[in-house]
Amino acid sequence: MNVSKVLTDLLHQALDDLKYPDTEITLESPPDPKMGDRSCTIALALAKQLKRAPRQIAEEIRDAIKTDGSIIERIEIAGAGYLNFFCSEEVWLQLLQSILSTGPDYGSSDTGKNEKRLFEFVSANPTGPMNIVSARAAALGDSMVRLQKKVGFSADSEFYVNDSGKQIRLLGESVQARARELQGETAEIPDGGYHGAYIKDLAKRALDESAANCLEVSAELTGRWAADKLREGQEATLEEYGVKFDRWFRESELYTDNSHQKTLERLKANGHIYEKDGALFFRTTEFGDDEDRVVITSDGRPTYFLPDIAYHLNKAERGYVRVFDLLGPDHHGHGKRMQAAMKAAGMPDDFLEIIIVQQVNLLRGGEPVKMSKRTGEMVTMKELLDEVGADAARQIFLSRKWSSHLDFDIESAKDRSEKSPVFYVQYAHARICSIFRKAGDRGDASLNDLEKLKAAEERNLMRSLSLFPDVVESAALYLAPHRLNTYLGDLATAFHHFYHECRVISEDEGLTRARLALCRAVQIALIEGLRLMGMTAPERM
RNA sequence: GCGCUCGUAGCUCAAUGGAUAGAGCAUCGGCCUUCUAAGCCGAGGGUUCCGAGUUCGAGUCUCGGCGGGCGUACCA
Repeated sequence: MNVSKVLTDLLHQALDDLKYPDTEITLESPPDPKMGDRSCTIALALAKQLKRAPRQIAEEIRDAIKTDGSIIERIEIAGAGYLNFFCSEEVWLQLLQSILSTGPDYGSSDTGKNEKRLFEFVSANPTGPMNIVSARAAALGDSMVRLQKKVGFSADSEFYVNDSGKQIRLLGESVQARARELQGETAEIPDGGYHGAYIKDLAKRALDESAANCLEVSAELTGRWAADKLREGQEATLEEYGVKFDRWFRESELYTDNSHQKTLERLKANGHIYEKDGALFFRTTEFGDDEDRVVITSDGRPTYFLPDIAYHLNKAERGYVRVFDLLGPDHHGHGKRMQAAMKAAGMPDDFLEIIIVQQVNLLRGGEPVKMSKRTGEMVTMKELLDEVGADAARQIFLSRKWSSHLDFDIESAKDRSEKSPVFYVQYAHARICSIFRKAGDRGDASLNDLEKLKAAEERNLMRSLSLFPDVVESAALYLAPHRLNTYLGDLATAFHHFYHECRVISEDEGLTRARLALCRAVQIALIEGLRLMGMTAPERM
């Protein structure tokens, strides 16, 4: 059952009866529960079109709504013309029944109509360990995909592996240089090469696994080998974090079937390519870029841009209707150019959406964290997860919208005292589990005595539960997992109030069963909400 | 210089163009013999950076400033 949908349907019917234009209706949760269970601003929106006073319109809509009192107890008109709905007892009972019977599917919908969508995120270069920005992007992208699926999109996740080009050769040269050093020779890391201590580890492995062979093959080959090892490490770290990509798409795949050449031909045919100083330029300025960009260098090599365009067109060929790229703030120029490229290739305007995930400031006890000597990174994603745990990291990353800069304090992420809000939602779940353990045989949550749930805390809890589908829907459609996080905090607060005021296990058998049913419903919403954030729901804490 | 982005309580952050701008932390004061105190209750704390504009209504949209961050490669 979806309370908002029931009310929206009634509103549409009323608008139709009144011969008002059938505008989109969205319901809100009023700022104060005293104002009702849902509110609607449709009268305010219609006032301009109809050239009439909003309160008058609101009154007509109220009178036109058909209800025998089984759903709506009453409708109030407030303020400038808000329609405030107060639900009947009957609705709450139905709601609890439906949550218990649908279980984890509560909040699911078919809004997405199975539209194919692809989310590309992390896509860290396979030339070193991932950092904290990747951790943020991984948490966000993964949760977005989970939410998309929840509301009926056919959504996939993908990691693009830049396993070709100059950087791979440099990686190979760096590893070979360290390998030579290990064998007692003197060697230098090339200009622009990689200096982290992990290069030495790779050199050791290369020598162990292939004897001195790695020094005889080309730097490219060694680079590719090293990139593959690093990529495996990235995959392992991400899996530890609970993020499993549907596909790892290698840039090199594009070269084997000449996709980049075909893409170049396509752009040429559309007249967007010209030659200058021996290089091929893509006229991105026609699409709002500051200057035209090179796609083939004067010595004949494609820049990263061309295969990346080919990659995005490949996404379309695989049937994706909309694709989303999560990029770091240092790549926002790239996102713009890619959108220009998609336009030039004739893709619809809304095909590619760029999401710029803002940077993370890593702190420890309020002080900025210094550079790690070992890896050349601030702190690697793996080190971060090992220290604070996946659940805490995800909770923090999903507590803010992606467009805001984020301070991540390692100490407060680990804090388990009342000072830290990190484990607040999980704690509510653990408490529910504890109640069920205590209840033992009496744990058969029953629907027969639901009408006994009359306390304000109980009503508030049911009202909060009824908002779950609304929040899931908006978090999915607005690509805003942090809304789910905020909501789960509110739901947990409502539960903690209830827990404090209403003793679940008592002498009153009927009331006990009813309250156990309410606990079960909250548990279902908490588990599903945490799952959508990629977090676990521990039974004990 | 140009482009993108952010600016909300002392701090970290919320708030579909809607009602009295909300949480946590910090500060101050209460609650453990009871299903987990990782919890609950209460108090104080605001010119939403500044200035115009659009609107019935602006923290939110537009323009102009100011301040922070990030870009501005024949790197990826």
